[in-house]
Amino acid sequence: MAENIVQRLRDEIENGIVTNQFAPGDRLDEMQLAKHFGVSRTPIREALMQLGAIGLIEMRPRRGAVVVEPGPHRIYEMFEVMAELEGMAGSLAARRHTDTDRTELLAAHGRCEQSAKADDADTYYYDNELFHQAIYTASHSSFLIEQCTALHRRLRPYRRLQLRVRNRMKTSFSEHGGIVEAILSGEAELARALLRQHIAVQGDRFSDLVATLAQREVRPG
Amino acid sequence: MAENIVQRLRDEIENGIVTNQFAPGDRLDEMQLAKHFGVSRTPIREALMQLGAIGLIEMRPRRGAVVVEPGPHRIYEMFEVMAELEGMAGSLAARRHTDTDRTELLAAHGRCEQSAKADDADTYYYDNELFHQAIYTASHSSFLIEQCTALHRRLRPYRRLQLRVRNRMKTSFSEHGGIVEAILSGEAELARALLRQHIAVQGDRFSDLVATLAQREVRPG
DNA sequence: ACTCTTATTCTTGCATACAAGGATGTTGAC
DNA sequence: GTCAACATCCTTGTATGCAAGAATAAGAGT
Repeated sequence: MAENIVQRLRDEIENGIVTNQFAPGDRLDEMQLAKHFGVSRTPIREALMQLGAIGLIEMRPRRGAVVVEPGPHRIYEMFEVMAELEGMAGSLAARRHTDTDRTELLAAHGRCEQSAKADDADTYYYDNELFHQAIYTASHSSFLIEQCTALHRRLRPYRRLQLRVRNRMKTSFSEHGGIVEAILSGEAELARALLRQHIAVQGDRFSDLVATLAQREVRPG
Repeated sequence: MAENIVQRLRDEIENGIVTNQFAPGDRLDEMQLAKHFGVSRTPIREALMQLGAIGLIEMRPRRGAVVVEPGPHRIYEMFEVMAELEGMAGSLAARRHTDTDRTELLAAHGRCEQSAKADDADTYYYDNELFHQAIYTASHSSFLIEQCTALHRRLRPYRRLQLRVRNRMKTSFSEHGGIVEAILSGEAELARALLRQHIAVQGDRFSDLVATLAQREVRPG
């Protein structure tokens, strides 16, 4: 209970950032956070240090910590790398997946189908995360799983935006179908290519994203 | 100058880990480090938190921080991911490199040639790092550069070991030649494949690595 | 003699205190 | 009226202190 307070703080603040509760550019006041969480500044600082090391916040010397504002180009770069890592995970999953992985992947795919049919964007968003997590797991590379999970998490806010674009949800789900087939039939390179394309934010899709981001600039808060 | 002490501490400790001054499994005593660096425990702890977030050390609750011991399989996984990222960097470099990048890459390649010819493993080790850094830079993806640099750094100790294997240095340099050619002639996929293979620790090479690691187990300290 | 239990010590976890460097507001001069 | 300089305040950076849990050592019982 009085255990890893700093761990809890890190997760809470990270979550706040990822859910846009702390928007990019916001300053994270140590005393304010300390008061909010009912702890002293010390564990807050330690949590912030961790977030800074991961790259979620920027710690300007003597001037406090701010949530990083990646900028469209940088977000694009992050999606590029994510695409590559996901492709790798898919490739490995195609070669290494077990029966359990197969069951889990199909289950996750099934859940995506339901939320896609119900046109429930929020549920689909969540199920989609589980789907990708299932692929990571099936890669059986613990390090790759960690890397993918971390980056996936960092890209959360932008993926969420993307789902609002046109009928991205239906497109996304239909792409999932091909990916599942490729993985389960062991076609590593096909799985890689499909996943890479699935993630890659390029061409018109990227334009949409930038447009959406630009809109968000003029937010009330 | 007396600025970010914690930043300096982080770098110093990280360097100590990467250079095996702090060996895997070693416990990092806060008071000991504090005394050694002439500071209090607070900045030490904050530095350790950062290293923990990166994954270089493990912070066991109430039981102190220890340098992580990756284990051969995990090291293999890390090399796998590194290979993929390097391949991606090479591919992007082939498509995006500027004249400056070209000059830098050739210069780094030239330095590697000299140290390889001189059979100077230590210098080659350093020049090799610059060579790969030149490729990252030529990819013109700041995020990818950061990811590659971080992982490259984490794999330092093991790459160093690898260089001692057989005539790895000569082989490494000859592979560099093909990579340079592929990048400068814009053959993205060839560059990717060559770099991936260059990094990948597989088959006999991996056996060599494990053997070398096993030897290191019985170290004097 | 060996093991289990208990007490002591040592280290970590968190809070508080103090110093120092930016941010800000006010006042004065042009 | 505006800009600049100075003083004040506010936040961060670091040290220290105290409490609590884990490692360790000592003692008793089998």
